[in-house]
Amino acid sequence: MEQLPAGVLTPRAGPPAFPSDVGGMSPAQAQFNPSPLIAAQLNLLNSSNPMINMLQAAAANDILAQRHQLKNFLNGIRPPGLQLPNFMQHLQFMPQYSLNQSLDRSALHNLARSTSTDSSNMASLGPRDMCIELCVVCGDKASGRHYGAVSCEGCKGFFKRSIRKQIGYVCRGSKDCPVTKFHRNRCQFCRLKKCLAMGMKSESVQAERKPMNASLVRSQSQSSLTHPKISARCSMDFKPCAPSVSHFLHPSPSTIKSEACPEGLLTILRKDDTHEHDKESSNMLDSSSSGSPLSAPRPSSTNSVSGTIKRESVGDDESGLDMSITAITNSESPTSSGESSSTSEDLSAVGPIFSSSCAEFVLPIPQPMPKDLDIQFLCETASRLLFLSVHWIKNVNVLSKKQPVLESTMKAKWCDVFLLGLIQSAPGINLTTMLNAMSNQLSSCTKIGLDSEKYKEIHQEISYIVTFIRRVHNIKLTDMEFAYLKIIAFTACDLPTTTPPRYIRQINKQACLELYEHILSTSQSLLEDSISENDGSSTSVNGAHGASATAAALERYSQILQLLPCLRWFRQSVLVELFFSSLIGGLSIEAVMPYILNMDVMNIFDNAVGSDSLPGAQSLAHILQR
Amino acid sequence: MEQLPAGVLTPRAGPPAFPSDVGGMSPAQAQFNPSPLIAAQLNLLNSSNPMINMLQAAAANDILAQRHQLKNFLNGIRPPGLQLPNFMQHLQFMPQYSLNQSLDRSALHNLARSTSTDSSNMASLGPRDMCIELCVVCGDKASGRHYGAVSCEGCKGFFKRSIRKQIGYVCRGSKDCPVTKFHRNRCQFCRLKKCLAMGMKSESVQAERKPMNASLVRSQSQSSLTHPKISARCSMDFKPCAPSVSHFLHPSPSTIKSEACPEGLLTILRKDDTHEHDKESSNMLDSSSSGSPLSAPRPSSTNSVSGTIKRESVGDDESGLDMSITAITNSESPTSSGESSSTSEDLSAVGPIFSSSCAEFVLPIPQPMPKDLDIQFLCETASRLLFLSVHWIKNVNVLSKKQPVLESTMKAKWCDVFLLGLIQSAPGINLTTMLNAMSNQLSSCTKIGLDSEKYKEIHQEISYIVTFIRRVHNIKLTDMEFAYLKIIAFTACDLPTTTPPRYIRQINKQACLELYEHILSTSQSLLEDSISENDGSSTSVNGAHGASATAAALERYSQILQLLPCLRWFRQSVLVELFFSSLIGGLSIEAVMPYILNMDVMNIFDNAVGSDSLPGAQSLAHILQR
DNA sequence: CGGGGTCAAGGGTCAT
DNA sequence: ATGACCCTTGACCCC
Ligand SMILES: [Zn+2]
Ligand SMILES: [Zn+2]
Ligand SMILES: [Zn+2]
Ligand SMILES: [Zn+2]
Repeated sequence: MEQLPAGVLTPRAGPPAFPSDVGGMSPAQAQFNPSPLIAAQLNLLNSSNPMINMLQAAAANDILAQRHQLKNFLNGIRPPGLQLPNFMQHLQFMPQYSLNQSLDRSALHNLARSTSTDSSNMASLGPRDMCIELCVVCGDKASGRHYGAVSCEGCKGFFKRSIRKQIGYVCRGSKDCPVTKFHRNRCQFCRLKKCLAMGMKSESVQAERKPMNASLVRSQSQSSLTHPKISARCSMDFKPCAPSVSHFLHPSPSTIKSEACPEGLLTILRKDDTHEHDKESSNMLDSSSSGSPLSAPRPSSTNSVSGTIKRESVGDDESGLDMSITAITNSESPTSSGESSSTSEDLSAVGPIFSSSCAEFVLPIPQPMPKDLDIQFLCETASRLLFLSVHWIKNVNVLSKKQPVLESTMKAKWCDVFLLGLIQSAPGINLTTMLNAMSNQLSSCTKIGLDSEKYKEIHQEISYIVTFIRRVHNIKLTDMEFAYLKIIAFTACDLPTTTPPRYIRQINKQACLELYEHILSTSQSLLEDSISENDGSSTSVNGAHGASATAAALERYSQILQLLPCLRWFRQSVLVELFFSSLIGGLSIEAVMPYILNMDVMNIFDNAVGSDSLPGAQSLAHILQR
Repeated sequence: MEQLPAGVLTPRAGPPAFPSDVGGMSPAQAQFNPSPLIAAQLNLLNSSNPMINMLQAAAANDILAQRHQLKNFLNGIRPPGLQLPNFMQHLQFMPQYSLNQSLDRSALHNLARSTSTDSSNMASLGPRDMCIELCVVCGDKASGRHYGAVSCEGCKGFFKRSIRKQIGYVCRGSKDCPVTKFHRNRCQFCRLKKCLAMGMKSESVQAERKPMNASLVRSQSQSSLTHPKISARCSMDFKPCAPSVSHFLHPSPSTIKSEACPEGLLTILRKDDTHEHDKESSNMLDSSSSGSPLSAPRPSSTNSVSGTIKRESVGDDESGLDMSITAITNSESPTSSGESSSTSEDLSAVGPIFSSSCAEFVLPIPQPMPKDLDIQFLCETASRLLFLSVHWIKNVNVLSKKQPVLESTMKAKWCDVFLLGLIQSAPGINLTTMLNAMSNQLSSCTKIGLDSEKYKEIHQEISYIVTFIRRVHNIKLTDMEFAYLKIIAFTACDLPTTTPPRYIRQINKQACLELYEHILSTSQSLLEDSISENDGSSTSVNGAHGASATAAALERYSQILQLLPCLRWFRQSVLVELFFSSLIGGLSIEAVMPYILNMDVMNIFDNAVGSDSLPGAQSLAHILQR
């Protein structure tokens, strides 16, 4: 769809309904008949708004004003003061039912207000008067006509998004929520209803200009699904899958022991999640079942559908590591090459580097989560994150059996994996807020005597982290993508000081390939939905489906891969200073890495749950005492 | 709005001839007939207007067609339950222009379809229909011939703006987006491509008339000149300049030449390249750097055609831009090889970012090349490299016209482009040897009293460079890959301090895609060879041929992209200390970047060739003196 | 007819 | 998701 031809609503064409409208509204005015010539010209030339005024002026026998305005019209100049009163805006376009049913108090209010104002000032309005146009939907300052109604930027954007996304909103009230500048965001349903009532036309909303190769489409829909869903998935799946979780975290006899506990560990999370999940699902049900007049032609959005499917599929293959690999191998698109070496058993030779179940990365957040800045909490969380990250890597099947390589690589690369885990977990712990607060506090500490240089370094590091969080967040990585990115970062050859061995580089290549294929397979399924969607034209680009899918996948892949350089912003020493100084004291992470690798992380976490103890620091302290 | 159909609904809908109902607001005025003059002035009578056709159908008693149309209106526009308000009765007198203008495109489309489908209508509608010319670009209603092609107002305006602004568009698809009335706004690149393909002539686009606009002013100020003459010349010369539209659509050598000075640059390169270029296509990188660059300068040959012009332009004023453009347009001299083919082929074959000839990057190495460590030589070479790199980027067509963006990005990213150029040129200047020697010397200097900290930094930086050189050369990048890598690095969002604008990010995506495609197309031809490749390990890709080619390409692509993090090893400040302290003294590269961007690099190089002077340092010193 | 320009109302962006 | 902000389109108007 493209821009409508100059229509009734465009300034250049008079509103056809105008005469009758006016007549209907005010008998007194209806009596007045402009001279045919003027009327014709007006209809043709002017904008609808001034015309009303002009006629009003004419009604008042203000010949002078008529001339003046006509001249302005012919010159194409519109005096600022000559604006259509708000009520006229919708009156002339609104069908009857709108008048009867949809005019709420505020609209009436506007009507009353603007009527009095305009009629009284009309004659003398010549100079630029206040009378800024107001949004007929919410009463905010209007920025012009949009989609057929004088409206503000907010309502314009809201209407556009609503129509584009074809999403059905739901009202929690009685569908009569006030829509004002201050309340407009409280109920989307009622806002959209009012938009339509006030004459906004969905036909005027065009299709997207930048089709975006579906990658954006994908990432958007995906992420909106993924974020809430991840947590939901965790909580839902946890019970049946408890073994597998502990398994992937630490495949050892102690698994059984922790089987009961991880649940406890994650109970914390589950509470929030179940909560969220319930809300979410009810929301979705409502929207899809509502069938309100507002719900667009396609009430059940593709989102909800694919979302459900996704959840199910993920939930199913949680029965265990091996099982899930098999499942994945079966369900996923054939992964190429993967000639991963020797040990047939744990490498699941055919399979990808890891299954989607392994992609999960859930940090047991220390409880209670503080409202304010709490450095203790931050360090504890970071420590847990480090342990979790190390073990997550350790349990990637292609790496788990290569102890020596694993250890040396880990010593060099723990930082990258930790950082990515930190970014991934950032939303759950309000990391940005916390870091900003910390930065502020540091800033005050520096006056007390903290080494200024060190302060600056840390401050910078914090701001880098925040920036990195924002950048990654913009891309909206899924858990799978995070997982692959971690592997790729871990195996990348991007440090000046160490060159990874061939085996690691091999895994890097493999991970790259798999990431790309994962993206491709994910995007393809979503592509079909998003195509044909908008854009009713049948001439659609049918030839390039595959090509565009490939291009979209490659684009996203490239985008993700280009996050890697950001990891090089950070310096290990400063990160240690920031997060781990209390954990390891004067030692280096490299030095304690072997111990961390040997830790039974899940067990430690388990034991700490519900207590005030700090498993991270404590356990390490314990280790170091040995 | 919704009430409009009423006019059509009733059989009374006016006859096609200009109706009396213009005055028909009141029966009393129905007698008024607007003068034909007015009607004409108001452009009422537009035979191409579909609404007229509809009315004509009505006049022809084509009840069927009317019904179809009505149905479409009702379905599309009016809410289901809506009744016609009482006042609708007035609408039947609505002037036809209102009616037709209220039609939206889809209605028109339906209209056209339904009428044409009706076989019985062919007779009545055919003749008039055929009179309507359609836009050869998008198929919309044409408004006449514009810039050499029958086209609509939209394509006319679009083409004009595109030529005027000389903005490089980027296609997110496969450069084959459909350009129709409904899709035309989805891809500017393909729309402009089609405009050109359908014969629109950029020469026909005149210069801006009204205000001496910012863009022109900008390009002038760029030239650091105040001659009043310029403006006249600019506008005059704009025409000849325009032809190089291909410019932003795709990389033609003329594009490069159209820039102020660089064509000289390429002239030099080209001379050598003519033979090497062929080789390059067969994948040889080293050859170019081995012997020829030394003899590269070729001052004599340079002077031949464009050299003279260029010099003139520089000495005189910056309008040399125009001169050189003219010259280029006329002269097909040395470029020949790349240029000729570019005309049509490259458009589809090669990516739009640049052609292979543009990828070339040959540093004029200061002569004589010292055998031993010569810091003077190193700094001079680095300076030249910096200038060359900046200008190389500047002349990438999609960037060349985005001056403000270019400058700000360059300030942030010069380092990356410089480093990649350094790596690329390393073999030609024995960089590794030289750097090692330098490191050693520094090591001894430190005993004499050089700041130990600074020494360590520089020493580290040097070792990083050496490492980076080794890593890159292990991958054996071709010139083309280097070129793409530079663009990608330049446009990457990988600095914590600056976020590139969207246009730059867009180019980044495009460059990634093109790099991949380039690799893919190259590797496919070399598939047999590529399997044995580097690693020796049997990474054998044992899928179908296409799949394995894809996988191989993706692998190499990933490998190349993962070089980017290495750029983050380096700190600008240290690099400046190492290479440019003598060049800019206490200034920052950021500060002098505008000057570098405005420099006539090739001229400087030319003048310096064969002399002992140090063009880099000298010219900059000169600039700084101003 | 075919250059030019204008600007309302589309579009998109990106910090929040 | 929102909305302040800026860019682009194209119908209409000059000459
Ligand atoms: Zn509003
Ligand atoms: Zn509500
Ligand atoms: Zn067109
Ligand atoms: Zn395109």
